[in-house]
Amino acid sequence: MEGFFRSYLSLYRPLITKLNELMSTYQLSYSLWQVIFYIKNYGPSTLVDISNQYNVEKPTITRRVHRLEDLQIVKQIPGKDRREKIIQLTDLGEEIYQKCREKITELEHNVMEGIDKEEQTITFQTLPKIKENILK
Amino acid sequence: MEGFFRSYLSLYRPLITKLNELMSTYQLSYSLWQVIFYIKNYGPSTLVDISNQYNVEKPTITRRVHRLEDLQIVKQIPGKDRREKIIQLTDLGEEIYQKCREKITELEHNVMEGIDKEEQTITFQTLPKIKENILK
DNA sequence: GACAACTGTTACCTAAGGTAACTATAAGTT
DNA sequence: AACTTATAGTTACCTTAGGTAACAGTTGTC
Repeated sequence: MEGFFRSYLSLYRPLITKLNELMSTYQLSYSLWQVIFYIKNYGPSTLVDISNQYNVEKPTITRRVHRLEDLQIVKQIPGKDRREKIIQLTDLGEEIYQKCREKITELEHNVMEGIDKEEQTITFQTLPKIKENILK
Repeated sequence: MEGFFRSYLSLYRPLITKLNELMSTYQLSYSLWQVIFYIKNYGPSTLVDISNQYNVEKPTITRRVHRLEDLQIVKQIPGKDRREKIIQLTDLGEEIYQKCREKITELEHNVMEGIDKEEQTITFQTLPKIKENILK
């Protein structure tokens, strides 16, 4: 499938720009959103959990979490293991999650305008398969 | 299509990392490849042509072109309009284009392993439609 | 000829992430 | 118990990639 990477990558910048604009209301970016999303959907987590999920190094997540603490969106509580810090959403974090979730879902809906439901589903399912092929 | 952005974006880092590794042999990255690809496929071009194509600002392309000049992959010739500089591939640039093209095409083939031809095509065609929806 | 528009550059800034080295704690080994 | 290895998180420093504003030089228009 020659040209596939071009097709894939030319969407990236417009999309990430749009998402970052969308979340700038809350001083968030998509990279910060990933952390919020993770602890909302997988429960309070450690920094290592999160860095494994997104294939990024620990210092990257340390930084993201610190920014989210400054914004009072997450807080850290000690785990049983005294090395660990469990990261969880604050009440404000929960609120912001809901608001961003709505905005993102709305955009997810809008960008699919005029595209066959079947094609949407296939694209949605095919991308993770490609990811698996790259990572293995 | 809730969750689509997650599906899309989680492929990005593995892919771009792989591509950059692939091209590191020639001290290239995907962002530099985009310039090479453009002038190979659209002919010798100005900086403005290229920046329009990829939705990035002019200084970004100035930088990319300067790096490519250092690598002796492109050269600039004056256009009729004395403001313009026409950027074109050198002989070395042509060679490197061919080699990278082969490597990229091979990877494009490999990442599709086990994925239905029909699904590949639909994904390939759907992504640009989404891009159009975002940009309009 | 004056003013606007366009091409490309420079200087400065931000976002995002990586690597290496480190501290503190926990787990495994002898 | 003592020693060694592994793990969680942090810090300092570096790289990549891109944006904005301001500018010089050139061209087009009124």
